[in-house]
Amino acid sequence: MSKNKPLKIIIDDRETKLCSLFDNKEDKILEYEKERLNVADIIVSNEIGIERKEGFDFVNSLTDNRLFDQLLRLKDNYNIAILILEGLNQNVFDNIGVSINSIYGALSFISYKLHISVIPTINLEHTAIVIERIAYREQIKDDLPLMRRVAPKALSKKDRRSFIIEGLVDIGPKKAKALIERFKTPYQVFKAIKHTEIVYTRTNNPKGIQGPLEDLTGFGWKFVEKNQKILFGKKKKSPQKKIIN
Amino acid sequence: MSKNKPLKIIIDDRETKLCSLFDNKEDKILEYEKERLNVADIIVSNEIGIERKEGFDFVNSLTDNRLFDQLLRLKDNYNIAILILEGLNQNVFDNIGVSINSIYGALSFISYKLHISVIPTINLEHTAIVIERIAYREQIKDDLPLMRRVAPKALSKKDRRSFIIEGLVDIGPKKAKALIERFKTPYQVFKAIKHTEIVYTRTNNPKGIQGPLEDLTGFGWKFVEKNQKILFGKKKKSPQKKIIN
DNA sequence: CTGTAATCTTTATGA
DNA sequence: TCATAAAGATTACAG
Repeated sequence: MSKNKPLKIIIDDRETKLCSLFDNKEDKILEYEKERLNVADIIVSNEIGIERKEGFDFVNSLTDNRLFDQLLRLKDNYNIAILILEGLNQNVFDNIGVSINSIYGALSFISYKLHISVIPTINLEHTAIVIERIAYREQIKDDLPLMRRVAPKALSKKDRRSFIIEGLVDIGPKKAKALIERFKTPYQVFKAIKHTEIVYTRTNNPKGIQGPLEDLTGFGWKFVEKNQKILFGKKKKSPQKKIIN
Repeated sequence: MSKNKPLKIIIDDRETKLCSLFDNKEDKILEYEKERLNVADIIVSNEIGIERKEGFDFVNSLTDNRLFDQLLRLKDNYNIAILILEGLNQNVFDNIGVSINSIYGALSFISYKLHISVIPTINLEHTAIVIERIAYREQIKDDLPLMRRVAPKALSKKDRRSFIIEGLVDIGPKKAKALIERFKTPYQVFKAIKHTEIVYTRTNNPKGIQGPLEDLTGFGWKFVEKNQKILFGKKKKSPQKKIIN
């Protein structure tokens, strides 16, 4: 069907099993180049980056945050990000410290929310076939050249702003979003925290807050105290400072 | 865990095995409605249509054009089309009249060209879990905008300050540390960035920086420009502002 | 990612 | 008004 022009791909040099499999293949319809890759395991074109994960490794990489780090970077660097999930069988689910819900939750999220193309295979040989089919489609059928590509930065400005704010203590995505929506920029957020004061009862017990943050819900005196200490190095409190009745 | 509001989905009435599985489940966190569906097997929302295919059926439907017909119609009718591929194991590849290449070629095509989200499972129970997870995310957890970074276990105050600073663009641990050492608190760092100005050549090209950051190494006009935009929402530059020769 | 524990804010209640 | 308790929401952490 095809020309005898060989398909060319780049494989990360740590993928030794995959490399030796290609070495031992009879048909030399695919040539690979070993290289230390930072963001993908296999590169098929400048548009397509492939991550290969064995089932067991997929599950384990959920625990540390390796999995999403890798996949998000893959997505940032290639228009088409593909995850080849190899050997997802019963063994993968046995004797592991991760719930089935977590595994399939992650898999669903990756596939239909992150828009990373998941392709399951049952073993390494089949993985090689998938890679070959993709290379064939891209390089012969669609005639795209193989080139390295430079990393475009990926986080949107709004996301990055929330990202900075999440460095604060006792803050997660929810509160971070609320703060940016209200104050627009991180600097304004910090200024708002700076200018918020803790109000005390007559007996010097913390009661609430007063200032820019007071009309937002979810931010109390504990939050203000902790973060003022981190952000500005503020001392505990000036005794008998603000008294309300 | 979550709300006790039950998740609601619609299942095609011909999916008898799936229905009875849900009937027999202990937890009633998911309610389904039987209905004769034309284009999908399971509907989770107006946006999401799911097609469920057992491995053997998947392979067989390659020969006639049933599979692609179904999937294309699924894609036409739902913004998000999901294919749950159930039980793709070795048995599927034995004694069938379709080459492995064809199977994986089709699977790759569906996944990364057709942009249909493929989610593999190993059996019907796991398929049910996937459906449940998707319904859960769509109907309850729908409002999570961005992924969050995880802060290391226990952070000293100084480390936490560096961690906040690392949210800036073009900055890593080393520069973050340098900034904190010099300016002590994140707020002082942000103020320093705010008060640093970019100096331009006669021809209005950025040349360097002037202000609190100028005597630190590793911080140039690119850094200042990018982060002023992120932190304060500053505009590009006022033309003909500062000229040096 | 999920599920559970810990923490914080806010509302309710009684002194 | 203040203090405490209960309820609701969010974050932290482990798996």
